[in-house]
Amino acid sequence: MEKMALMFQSLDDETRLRIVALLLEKDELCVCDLVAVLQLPQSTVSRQLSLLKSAGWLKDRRKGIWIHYSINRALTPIQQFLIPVLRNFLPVTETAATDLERLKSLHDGDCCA
Amino acid sequence: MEKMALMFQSLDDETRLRIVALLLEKDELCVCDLVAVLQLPQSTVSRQLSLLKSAGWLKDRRKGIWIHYSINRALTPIQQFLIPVLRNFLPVTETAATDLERLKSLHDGDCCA
DNA sequence: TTGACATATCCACAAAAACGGATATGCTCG
DNA sequence: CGAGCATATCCGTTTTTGTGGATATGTCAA
Repeated sequence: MEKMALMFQSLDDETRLRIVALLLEKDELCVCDLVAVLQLPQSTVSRQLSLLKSAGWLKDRRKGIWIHYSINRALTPIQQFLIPVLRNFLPVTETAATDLERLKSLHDGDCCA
Repeated sequence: MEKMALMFQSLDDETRLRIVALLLEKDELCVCDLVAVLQLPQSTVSRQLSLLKSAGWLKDRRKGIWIHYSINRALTPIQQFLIPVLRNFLPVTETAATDLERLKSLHDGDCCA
């Protein structure tokens, strides 16, 4: 039950949901792209990323200078149940639309290959 | 998106999850029963109940001296998606089992009819 | 109306989480 | 090695959330 509470807690933050929403669409993003899209300080983004990672939602992959984050493919059963919820309700929001817009206009003039 | 964050937030607390777990099994419970089962101060239980109610998860019904809480039948779409998750994963926990046990042994010698 | 009871709300305090600038780490290239 | 860049971590501060005793509200029964 505590586990369950922690699971929900990992999703109760606007910034974290914005990150998850982006990664459900874009599949893999480096931190610098996320900082650009979210328009938040790098330390803030980085902290939420590592929180999502340690909650099991994300994994990272170093590629030279950059670290790419993506949705972890080995989710727990609870998380697998939650993914459809996120897929259904996150992209609808205005924030998600704006973020995706920014991501698109970013990706000619990309920071990392 | 903010809405979504608030939805998850309403479920990120152990006490609240215990309440929801009980109401998924028992259908309707008065505050005094919940206090007895959860073994927490009345003010604590009452506060979390009103939080869950204002999040739309619960509704209450006065019956004389007592107020009975139950799962709201008019849940939002997001909540309807989440209910199966809760049904699947809450009852499995040890806490839930113990709570249900306590509820059972309570219900001969019940406080409210 | 008064008293007894169930529940809600208040309030002062404690615990937890987020924030973001500063700094550390780690990689790459020259 | 050393410079420069991307990212992570640290840390002091602020914000948010929870807590539970005390008190207020509301209902019933006498």
